[in-house]
Amino acid sequence: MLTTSQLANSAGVNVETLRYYERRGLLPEPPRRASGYRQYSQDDVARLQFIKRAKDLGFTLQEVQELLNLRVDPDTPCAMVKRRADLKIIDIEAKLQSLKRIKKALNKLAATCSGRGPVGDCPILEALGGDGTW
Amino acid sequence: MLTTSQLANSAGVNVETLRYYERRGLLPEPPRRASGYRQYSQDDVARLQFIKRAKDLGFTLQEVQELLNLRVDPDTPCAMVKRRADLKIIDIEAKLQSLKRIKKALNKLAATCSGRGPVGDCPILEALGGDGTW
DNA sequence: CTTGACTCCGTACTAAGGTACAGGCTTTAA
DNA sequence: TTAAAGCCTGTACCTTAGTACGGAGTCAAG
Repeated sequence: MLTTSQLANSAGVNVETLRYYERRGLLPEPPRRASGYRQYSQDDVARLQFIKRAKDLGFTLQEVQELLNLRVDPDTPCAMVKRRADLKIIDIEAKLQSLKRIKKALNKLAATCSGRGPVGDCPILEALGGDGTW
Repeated sequence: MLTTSQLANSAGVNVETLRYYERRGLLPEPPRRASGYRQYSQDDVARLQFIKRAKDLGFTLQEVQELLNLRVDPDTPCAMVKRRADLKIIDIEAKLQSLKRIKKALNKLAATCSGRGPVGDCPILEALGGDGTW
C-alpha cells in the first residue's frame, strides 16, 4: 500500500496530477484509511505508468481512457471489442512507421555529421525522402 | 506556389495554425506578392507535414523545432550536432518500445476476444506484463 | 466593374492538461 | 507531546497549442 506522494513519485508526476486523473476517471477511486488518506496498490502503479507512457506517445487522456477500458465484458459484444482494438492497432502502426522514419533520418544525419562535406539546409527533411512523401 | 489555404489544406490544418507556426518560428516567413499575400513552396508542404506527424507522436512544438533545426552548419560543432541527434534517437527508441508493447497487448486482447473464456478486469494492463515492468 | 471568396493583421478567446494555493486535519519522528 | 511533513478538499490559476473574430485590402469570375 502506498500513499499519494509515493505513487506520484513512482511515475515522476505531481501529486495534484493524481487527483486530476481520479476526477477524470483515469485512476479508480482508491480505498481510504479512517483518516481519509488514499491507499494505492501496485496495480495503480502499473496503471499510472501506462497512462504516462501512452500520453508521451501522443495519445490524449481521452484515448488513454479508451485503451484502458478496452476489455471483454458481458456488456460489450465481443466483435465490437475486437473492432475497437483493431482500430487502435492501425493507429499505432502508423505511429510506428512515422517514428522509424524520423529515426532513420536522425541516423543519417549523425552519419553525415561524422563524415565530411556540405549538407543541405534541413537534413531532417532531406533524409525523410526529399519529396516529403511518407 | 501555393496560397495560405492551399498549404493548410495540404496537411489538413487550419489557416490560422500556419500563422501561429510562423510566429513560433516553425515555418519560415515565406516570400510575399506585392499585395502582401504569402507564397508557399513545396518545401513548406513537406515541412508542415513533418510538423504534424511529429506532433501526433507526442513531440511538443519546441521539440519539433529542435528536430528541424538539427543540422550541420559552420556555427555548430559537428560533435555537438551528433550528440543531439543521438539523444533524440534514444528518445525515439524508447517510444518505439512502448508502442510495440501496446500493440502487442492490443493484439493479445483481440485474440482473446476472438476466442472464449473469461479475462481479467483490465486486459491491457495484464497484457503489458502483469507486473507493470517495462 | 462589381461581388463573393480569399487574405492580411492584431487581438482575444478556447480547450486540454495540469499546477498552485488556502485552510484545516493526520502522522511520524524526535 | 509537539513540530515538521504529509494529506484532504475546493477553487483559482497557468501553459501549450491552437481558433475565432473584426475591419480592411485583394483577386478572379461573370
